[in-house]
Amino acid sequence: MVTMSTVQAEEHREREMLRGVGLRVTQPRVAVLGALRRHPHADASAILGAVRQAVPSVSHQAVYDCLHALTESGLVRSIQPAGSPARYEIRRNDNHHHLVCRGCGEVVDIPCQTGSAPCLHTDDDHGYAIDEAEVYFWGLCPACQAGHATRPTEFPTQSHRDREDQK
Amino acid sequence: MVTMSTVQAEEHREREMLRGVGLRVTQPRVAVLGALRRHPHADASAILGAVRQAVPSVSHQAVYDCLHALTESGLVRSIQPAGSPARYEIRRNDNHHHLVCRGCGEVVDIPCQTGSAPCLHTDDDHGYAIDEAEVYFWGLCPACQAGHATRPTEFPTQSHRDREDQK
DNA sequence: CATGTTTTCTTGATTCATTCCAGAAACCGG
DNA sequence: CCGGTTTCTGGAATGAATCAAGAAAACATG
Repeated sequence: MVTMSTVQAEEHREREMLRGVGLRVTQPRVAVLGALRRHPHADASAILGAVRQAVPSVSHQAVYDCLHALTESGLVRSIQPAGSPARYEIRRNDNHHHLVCRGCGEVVDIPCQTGSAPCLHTDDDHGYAIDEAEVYFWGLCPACQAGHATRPTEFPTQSHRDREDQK
Repeated sequence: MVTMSTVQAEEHREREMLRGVGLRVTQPRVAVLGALRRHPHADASAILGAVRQAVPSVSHQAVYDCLHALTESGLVRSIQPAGSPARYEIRRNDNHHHLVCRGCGEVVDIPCQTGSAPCLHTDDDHGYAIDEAEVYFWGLCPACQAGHATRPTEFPTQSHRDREDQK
């Protein structure tokens, strides 16, 4: 039996994932999955950059197409925190949520306390068929608390959530 | 004592709100607040349309400027459900959440079950100073369940709806 | 209620993320 | 290894939002 490098093994798994959901196995798709494995929560342009290390000729459109195909197939999950371009991560079916830094935009995963979707309930669903409760926690990361914000400070939105008048 | 029409009374209250947070009282700002009172969850272009009924000459930039000033002062809250342009509502400090229809993009308010912000907790805050937990419920509204979706379905890329805002 | 300072609004151009389009290339079942 | 599909390339287009410079409006003051 021939030994396999981890890189090879991971790429192999990514091909499997694609086949598993009935998607054709193409260089860009494998590269996009690889980029997402190494850079969770990356946005389209970061992914494009990462993919081009492996395949310098990919077009930005190919990346968008891949991301759409992957998202639709359920392999990838996209999140869009207010004020940020869409970000992507490989879907693990643990229904976790996200914590976003208002200063630098960094995103970290927050496990769902209440188990599986839709993890939150309402008394009045207005007749809707609700299938998901998506949660964004907002705050300041340690670096930004220390005054090292790396962008204009504050997101365009939600900068002034309920203040002292709350409660 | 002179009687006041409801319209006048509401406009008066809006002027008060502006003064209350130290903002200059301008026609566009009063009109934007009025539009938001009548059309909660409207996006910038719907608001522009509504404002122009009262003040036909306002620029779209003025609307953006107003929305920013109002948001920063805390009078207005903005939300950005994935795939939708930013939407706005007059801030009531009840820390409520939103339910968004995947079919037509309609947004309805969902009172917070757990009281006041940040209404949800995490065991591991990763060192962040968390101040808010923003929740989006996703589902299908009654009309869209019945097959009357008014946008492409799938991933929400609703561009310009709310044309009926004219009225 | 006239004035000057400051803020806000108008106009027009610009950026950024994303999508649309038409042909060329790549995938994969047979 | 061939043919039919799907996907990718390259380039243009769209929509939401922002930037910039000067004109207009708000309002504190005299």
